[in-house]
Amino acid sequence: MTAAGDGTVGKALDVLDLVAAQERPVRFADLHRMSPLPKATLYRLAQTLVSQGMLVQNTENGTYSLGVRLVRLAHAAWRHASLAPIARRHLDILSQSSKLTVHLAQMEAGHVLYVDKRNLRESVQMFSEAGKVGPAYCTGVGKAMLAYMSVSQLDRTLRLQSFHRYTPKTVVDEAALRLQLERIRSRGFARDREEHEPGIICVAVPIFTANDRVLGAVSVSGTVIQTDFKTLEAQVPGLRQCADAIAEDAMHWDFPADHMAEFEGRQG
Amino acid sequence: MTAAGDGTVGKALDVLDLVAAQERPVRFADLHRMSPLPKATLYRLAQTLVSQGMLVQNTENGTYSLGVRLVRLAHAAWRHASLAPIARRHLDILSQSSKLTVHLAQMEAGHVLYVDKRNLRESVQMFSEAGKVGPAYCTGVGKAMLAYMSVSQLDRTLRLQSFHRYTPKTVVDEAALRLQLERIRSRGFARDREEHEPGIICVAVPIFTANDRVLGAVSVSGTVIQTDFKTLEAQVPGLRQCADAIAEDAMHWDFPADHMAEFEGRQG
DNA sequence: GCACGTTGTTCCAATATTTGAAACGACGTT
DNA sequence: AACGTCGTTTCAAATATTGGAACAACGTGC
Repeated sequence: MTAAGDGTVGKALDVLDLVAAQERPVRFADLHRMSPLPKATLYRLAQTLVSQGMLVQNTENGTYSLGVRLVRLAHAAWRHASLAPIARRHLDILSQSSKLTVHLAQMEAGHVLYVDKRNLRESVQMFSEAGKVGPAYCTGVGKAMLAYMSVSQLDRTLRLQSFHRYTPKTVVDEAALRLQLERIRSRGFARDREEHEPGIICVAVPIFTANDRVLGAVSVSGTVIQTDFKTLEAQVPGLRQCADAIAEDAMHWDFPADHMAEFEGRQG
Repeated sequence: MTAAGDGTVGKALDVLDLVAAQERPVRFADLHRMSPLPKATLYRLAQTLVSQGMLVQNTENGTYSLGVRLVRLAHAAWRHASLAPIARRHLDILSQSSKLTVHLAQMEAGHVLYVDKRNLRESVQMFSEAGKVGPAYCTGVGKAMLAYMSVSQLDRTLRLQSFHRYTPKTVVDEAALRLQLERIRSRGFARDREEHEPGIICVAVPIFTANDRVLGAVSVSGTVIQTDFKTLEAQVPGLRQCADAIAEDAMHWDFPADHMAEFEGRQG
């Protein structure tokens, strides 16, 4: 599941991921049970990470959690490598014109990474929303990105999926998914018919680079009682305009880090 | 400046910090110039980090930026190790009752790390605010935390400061600072008289753990044309109440990671 | 067109570091 | 007192990191 790590740092980062995956602080024994690494190795790695501020260790019970140093790094990462800073303006516009919940997402290690969100009703929830990950195969933004990947990229990404039936409507069959992607391509946008969360539907479009690679995706979503696909799809032109505006800004931006490169580099 | 790193991972994380410190994507040669590491070592480290998704490399010009994997990790870090999730409710209350800008901060490697913010006027700015770092010796939240540290903690933290005169009113003398801290202790709250940003004043109080260690700090701030210290200090009881409420919740919370431990562990 | 400085990348043997089975002391439980 | 669990440390063998130096690939100026 976790990619074979290069060298010591790879293992160290795997440990970080392991801690991150946990919902609560973990004891050493728990880590040991989950990690393939031998006890002593794991122990020294954890110690190093604590000493580096990437993990924090509770002084009384010795449990590990992620360290706040990561928050500082992520602040920079968010500015450097995410579309969020350049997309901000455009998301605001889309949010106000559509009166719907707007999501901005990118692809990260086969998963959908939400980097920004707009919701007119509730006040924005900072990190609690940005940084969240979701499945690629059953979300609007995920499918929008998958649909426009190159064949090799798509294959590699699909290999990373572990299909899980979130709702009765979740598509857990790769062949069926590929069929969906084709329809998305011909249609120009992706739908999520309560495939990830019951009662939540959404419509999403991809964002492209100058050379037609997928950078990310934008979506508008709502609950089935508040809205329907007729309403959502009426927003597709607005979505497209928003995505294009982001793409345009991303071009003239000086930081057009190739967001797929990061993903390509990793060995599945 | 950057702590001597333990082993390979320490060096790798230093590279991350180096990239994070830069405002824009860096070329390899730039990194090489800034890092003490030899060319080949640095090169392999950077490659590893890219392969791990911690850095992204622009495919056309080869420049490095921080990778979005960090954003995902930070999301978890923010939930695990920051006060933000448990403080949210209380910050909202303080923000609405005071009608002022509210900051929540913690100490990280000798610097102030802002983990949340409230501002009634502008909509919240997600990562662009949370994750920001600032100096400890000339901000309200920073001084509030410094004032209530243990002697050894304080010494260690002060050693990490690189005093810089941000404004004409910035105190850049350690002795003077220590005097200020004493006054803060007797007063119970800290002031920032335009010491960090011209025109910005603030009042801050520390947040304590059950055993009287400093967890973080809360502040209310404003511009000198909008507000004055009389107004700000009228909010001190509200601030205190907010801080205590956060501390109370942090106790009953299951994640009371010792946020100073992370800092203590690091060798200056 | 040639020489030059720069940049990113690769080699390779010496070296230092990671490695991991095993042992250890400290608790808490039965 | 015997046992399981937990976190921590030891030590020689194995391996990965190290970094000086050479390398191709540009781009620049002369």
